[in-house]
Amino acid sequence: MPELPEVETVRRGLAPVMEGRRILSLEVRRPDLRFPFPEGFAARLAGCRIAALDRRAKYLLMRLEGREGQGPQAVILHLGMSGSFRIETGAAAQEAARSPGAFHHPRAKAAAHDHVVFHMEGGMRVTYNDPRRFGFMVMADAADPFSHPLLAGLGIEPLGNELAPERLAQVFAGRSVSLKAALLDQKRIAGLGNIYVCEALWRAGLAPDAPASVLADAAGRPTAGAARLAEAIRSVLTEAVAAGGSTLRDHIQADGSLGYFQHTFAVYDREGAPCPRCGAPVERMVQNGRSTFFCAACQRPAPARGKKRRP
DNA sequence: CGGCATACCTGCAAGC
DNA sequence: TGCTTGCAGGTATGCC
Repeated sequence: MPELPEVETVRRGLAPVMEGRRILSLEVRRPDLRFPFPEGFAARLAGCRIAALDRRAKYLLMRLEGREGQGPQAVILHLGMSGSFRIETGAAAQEAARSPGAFHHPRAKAAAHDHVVFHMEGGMRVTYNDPRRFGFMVMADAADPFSHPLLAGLGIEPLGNELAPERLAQVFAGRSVSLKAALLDQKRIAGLGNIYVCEALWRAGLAPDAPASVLADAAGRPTAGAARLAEAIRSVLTEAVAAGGSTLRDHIQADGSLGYFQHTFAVYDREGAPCPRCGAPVERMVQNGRSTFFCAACQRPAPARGKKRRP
């Protein structure tokens, strides 16, 4: 599930259970996810208090306060394609959970692909589940976690003040790569994935296969399209976060609730359905090996896509 | 460096 | 029904 809105939804779901609380112990049930777990991972986290749970792009950043004789640490987490967290009340919290309105997750049994379990102070269990194991957890320098190689090269944070037409023009000026591929490149703008790139380009009325250079004029100033795109990215992400993200393929949020932004998709996974703006059928094409959904009527300029033209 | 394909891994739906 | 195929929200890597 995880593009920026889904990761932010996860962060908000986990924060009340994890921030300010101590990790009593950590169960790590396999040696690796996408990458091997760091040396002594479980032992290094056990006993630490989680000072903060932050997000950068699609990454979660867990800041830990050290135990006696051990300095502060930070953990970088990524959900990959299929990672999710689930919060459960442990035995110690069962009693409290019976009170009306108390937090309680409907699922309580261990499931397949539960790879990591955080046993939290207060009795909550936070379980990381990831069937495809494209996610990962690595440790970073607590003093400067953003200098970690995974985070150092990330581009514009789209929910921050940085997202402006001028910055888009600056980052994409002169690029021949398609808008679709450019927006998926986390080194330029970070946090968008296949869904929200498709949706943002539709909102902005920009063709996915137009070169990224259309966002800047010859002098490097932002075009009207850049202005529309900046607003489109901001609006689609903000609305998606407010909706609790998008829930696809049975993924659920950490608190057991479902995101509902998927009901708002204009084009993503809607091939053949009418474009909400003009009614033309939504089309699908493959770019860089991934599906792009778009409205050929609304999204211009659209260079020829290799279709044969009659003379 | 830019641009593209491939690899990683499992589950699911569609097609035969 | 059962098998095969293709596709899925991600990033890293290696090749031209």
